[in-house]
Amino acid sequence: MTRTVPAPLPPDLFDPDCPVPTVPVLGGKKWAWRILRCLEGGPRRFSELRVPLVGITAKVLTESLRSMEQDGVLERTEFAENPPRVEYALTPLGRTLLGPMDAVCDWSRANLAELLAAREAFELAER
Amino acid sequence: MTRTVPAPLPPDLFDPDCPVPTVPVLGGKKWAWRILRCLEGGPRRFSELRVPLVGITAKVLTESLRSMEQDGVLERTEFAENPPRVEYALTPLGRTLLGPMDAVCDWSRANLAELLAAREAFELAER
DNA sequence: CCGTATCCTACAGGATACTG
DNA sequence: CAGTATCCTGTAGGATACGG
Repeated sequence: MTRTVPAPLPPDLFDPDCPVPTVPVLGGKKWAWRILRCLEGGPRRFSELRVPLVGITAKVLTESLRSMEQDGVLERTEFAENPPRVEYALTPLGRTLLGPMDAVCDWSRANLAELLAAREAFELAER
Repeated sequence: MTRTVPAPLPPDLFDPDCPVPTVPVLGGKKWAWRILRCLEGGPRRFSELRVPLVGITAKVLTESLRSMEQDGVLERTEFAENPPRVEYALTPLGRTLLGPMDAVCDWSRANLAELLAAREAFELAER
């Protein structure tokens, strides 16, 4: 009788048609998660978002917000005032993302030290 | 008395020195999460990984594996055989990543339809 | 205040060929 | 089998200037 080997990995383990890997909100965008976090406590204005998002340019913030709006995780509201006012708020869909996002953030906080230590050890081992 | 407004976002909401955003395993790498998933069931060989990771080149797979090894989430073991054999396996640290990863994947599965619908609605609204 | 319009750069990722 | 070595390209992201 042959020895039991682990099942080989199926070639179709990942659906090539699945658009999830390309969903920007899932990591493709540098700022998306932070923006989500900024909106956690309620709607925020464009200029308000620029404060904690240190270094972001208007162009990139606009692009990020548009992309997330397109994905339905946030909503853009323009008020017909002068000077103009625009508010961004999480949609219910966007709000459901906070849970998984927290899971990842918690992991980072809990394991950052170990990860950095691993990096150092790796560099030492290279010489 | 003034009306209560939401607290302004603090400028230091995100630590500029925090290396988490640059941690490749957290989304910066296109293939990292899939590789993690491939190793979930036990150690795998280089060529074995190439099967489900359709379209990945040897160079990119090597780079991804090295980067993840450096971060301490997987371990590379070289056997002194001929032909050569190399196995990649999750470390305990890497295994702790599976939980948060599942949370995100579950979210994707549960909300993909809604997200795609939002994209379509957005495109329609643009015209 | 809230963007848009250009231009530019860095780097992840890929194509192809070759090697211990 | 498990990679390196080159070369190349696409695009996210940034700098700067201007517009409604």
